[in-house]
Amino acid sequence: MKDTLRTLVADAIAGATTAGELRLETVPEVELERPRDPSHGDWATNVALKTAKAAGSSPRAVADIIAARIAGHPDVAGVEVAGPGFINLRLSESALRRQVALVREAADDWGCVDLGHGRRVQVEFVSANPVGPLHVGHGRWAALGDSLAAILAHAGWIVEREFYVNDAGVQMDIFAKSVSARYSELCGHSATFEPEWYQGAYITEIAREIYDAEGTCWLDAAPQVREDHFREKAYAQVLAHLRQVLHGMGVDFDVWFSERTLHVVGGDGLTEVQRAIGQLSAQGYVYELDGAVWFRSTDFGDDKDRVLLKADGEYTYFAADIAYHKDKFDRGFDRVINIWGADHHGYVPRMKAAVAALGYPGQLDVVIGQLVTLLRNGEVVRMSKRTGEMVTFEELLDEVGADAARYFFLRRSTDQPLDFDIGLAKEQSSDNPVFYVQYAHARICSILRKAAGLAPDADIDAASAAARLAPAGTSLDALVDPAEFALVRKLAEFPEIVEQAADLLAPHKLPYYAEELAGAFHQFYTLCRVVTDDVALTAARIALVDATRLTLERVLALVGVSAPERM
RNA sequence: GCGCCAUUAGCUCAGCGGAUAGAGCGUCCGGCUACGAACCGGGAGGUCGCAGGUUCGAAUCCUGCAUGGCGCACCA
Repeated sequence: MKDTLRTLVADAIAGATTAGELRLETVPEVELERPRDPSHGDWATNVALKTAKAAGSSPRAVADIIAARIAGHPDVAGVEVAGPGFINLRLSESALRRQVALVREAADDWGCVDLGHGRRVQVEFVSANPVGPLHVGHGRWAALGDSLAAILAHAGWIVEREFYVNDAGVQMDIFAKSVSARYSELCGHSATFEPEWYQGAYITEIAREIYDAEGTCWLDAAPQVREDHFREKAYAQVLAHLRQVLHGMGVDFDVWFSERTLHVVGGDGLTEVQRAIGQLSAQGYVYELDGAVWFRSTDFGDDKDRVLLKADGEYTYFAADIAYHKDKFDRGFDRVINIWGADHHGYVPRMKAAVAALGYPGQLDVVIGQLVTLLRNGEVVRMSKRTGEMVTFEELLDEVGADAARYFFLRRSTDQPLDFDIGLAKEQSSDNPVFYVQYAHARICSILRKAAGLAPDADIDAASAAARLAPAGTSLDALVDPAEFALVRKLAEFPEIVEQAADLLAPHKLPYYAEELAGAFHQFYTLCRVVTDDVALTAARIALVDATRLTLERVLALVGVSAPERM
């Protein structure tokens, strides 16, 4: 609809230019926007303001000329020049009614836009160290990444979700030592426990699982053998647990990428890390200084150069991360999106520098999510794996439920810090906005049950019931009420919302839209009865209600929240 | 010291170059003898942190300042 109008305005300008009414060298880009004030119509354009100077005329005069050529089009009920020279367009009732049919025709594809043109994008998120439970912040990244992936898929991208498993590095060894020490204690032996080791109760739980399954047989094993065993056992348990918790909130990854594989020697005698550094080196971005090997990231806008290979012969985490990103692009992604917490934002310039040096400038986006502060009854809860004084994401999920948790996380813009008060989230669960939206969906299902003559508690296949009650081609001429058209207008916004959310990598647009849509529906519901003796009106309203149901279902799917038939 | 993010109604936040700045919560008033009141309608409530600048037009862009959060490793 927006494109139709854009063309309409552009044609009007072209026509006026040809007829000599306007003197313009080129036809400008027509920007259409939705006026804040609905009394200004459905759409407004500022082309006249933009082109008045070039046309050597006043904005209002230009606007008058363009407006005169638009008036009379069947999709346009009104066109007026307002303010300093805006052209306001009002859609005709027939154009609005047609929108209802378009929604139902599109069904699950409703709201799809084509920003991606079938290109491949990878979204990497959560990527928590596999040495303990997820904390609440991870929940935010999980909700964010999964929704962003869904949005991009709806916007024409081919999407993969990936979890980068940091299973190499010293934190794994500390993890192993921690579990091993707790194991000794379970066997009745005393064990030294260094303060920097992981002290959470979950460490003991992992040790207990090993103890229960394998007994005391590891007490006398050689230290290195024993540590290796505990590391791998504990790692496998944590990873399985991460998978399970994330799956429990509806987040499933296509790829779990192990950092270790980057350090495996290949057929050419080199690891992926070495090959990546080799490539940078061949391009002249690598040098030696003070016994270390450096990447000249300052060539790509970083503040300072960064070490790849330390003087002690170990590769830095950054070196592995470069290899990892090279691997991503080697897998053929046109674009890579990483979701990181704000505590890692200082890492962005060097990573972008590396990706640019590898030959993929501008193809990496990093979404920085501001941190989550966990509160309990107004008191800040410190979160630390080391001290173990934490509320895990799993506990939060159990307390507030996956729907509320995801919605709560997503509703705030990513660059806004989030205070998550556990007590509040639980107390408010009944007037959490997620219920307002879900309630609209449940109400629609209830209407369809009523219209289909089913009992209030009967199960219903809403889509097929609606298709039976108001088949495609049902006349919508009975729709005349302002509340009906207000709802239609809100429905029509959906593709624009998807486009914005995908373009700005801003999933929070969706919950806000969902609430507006639910609001428009609740108003309609209050003013217009759907199931009446008037057969034509009932059918038309069923069609409208069904289009609303479809749209709510789509939005909620993109948010990752269920659309219940009853609640 | 340098950098990133924020600062909008009593509270929590949308809006990010357009026309009289919005929503939810809270508060005050009102609405169920028909499809779910987990709903709807109305009122009160704001120098968009401060000061300059850019332009037809600024909460939105630029500069400086203030306040708060997060960073600034040959850690991962």
